[in-house]
Amino acid sequence: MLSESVKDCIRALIFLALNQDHQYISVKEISERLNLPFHFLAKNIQRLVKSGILASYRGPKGGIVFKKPIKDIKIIDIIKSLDDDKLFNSCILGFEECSDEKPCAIHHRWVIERERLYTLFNTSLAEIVKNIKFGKIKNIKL
Amino acid sequence: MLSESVKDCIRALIFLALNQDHQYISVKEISERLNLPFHFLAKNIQRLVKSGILASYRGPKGGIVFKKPIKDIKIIDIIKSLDDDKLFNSCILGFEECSDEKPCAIHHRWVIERERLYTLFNTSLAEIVKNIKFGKIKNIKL
DNA sequence: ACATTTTAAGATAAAATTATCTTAAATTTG
DNA sequence: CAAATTTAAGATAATTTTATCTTAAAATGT
Repeated sequence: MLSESVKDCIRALIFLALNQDHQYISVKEISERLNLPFHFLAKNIQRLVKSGILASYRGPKGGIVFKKPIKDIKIIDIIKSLDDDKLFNSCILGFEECSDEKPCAIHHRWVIERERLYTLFNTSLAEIVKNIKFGKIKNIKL
Repeated sequence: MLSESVKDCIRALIFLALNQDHQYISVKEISERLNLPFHFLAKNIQRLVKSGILASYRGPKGGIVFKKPIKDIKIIDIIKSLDDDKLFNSCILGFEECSDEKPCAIHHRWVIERERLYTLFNTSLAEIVKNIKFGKIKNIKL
């Protein structure tokens, strides 16, 4: 459902959101702390810089930082930047046009689910951080 | 979410379920009626034969037929035969082990959705056919 | 200026998915 | 038996996704 690129970056940005006290955090550090392949992550992070979610600075002490407050950055934004959000507004059987008026055999049930999925991924990083920091759950995997 | 193979085959088997009056239906006919690529469909149908969902017979008047009553054939069976059902029982962020005890950052919300998706795809062909034939909706795309 | 660190960019490659084609085998019909 | 039809099987190819590597550019600190 989510590509490797998206999964890596969601993990990376949650980590970044949890460590915003430092000024910049290098991709190298993130890749090491989260055990993600450096070159692959770096390439995907670049795309998030281009799409306006992150800013980056080179050189020693350089790294990446959020370009907007994390309450305005949602998981779906990462998905849109790296994959696309077709899944959340198109037919599960692949019909180009599939609607309430001219549905496929499972359209009506699928519409409910795809909207729920969109809602799930419409969560902001701020909400996730809040759940982790102030939620009852411990032992969060990052 | 679903591969092209699975999408084609779901459509093919719904069509087959709606046309069970004929003895056998050829893959050729299905591919033409549903506008699906013949060679690709034929290959995927073969895999459903091997997995025990369909039986096939060669020669003129040959074709395919269900090997069990359609109330016992579920969409998830097609998915399992051609792709796999990992999506419905694994972590959305790709962690090998992710559980209630040691969850990822969105585990608790994802578990609800993946179970709903499983339920959706746990629908039998018989139920789908019933909805199409006796449901209020017309204009079903096949 | 120089060495070091870090992102940027693009080339390259490996793997998985999707798609097509060809030949063989089985069955039916005449 | 011969011709036509249809699935079976496997080779091949195209495309997309995933992953790695190399070189360049920018910034820092000495």
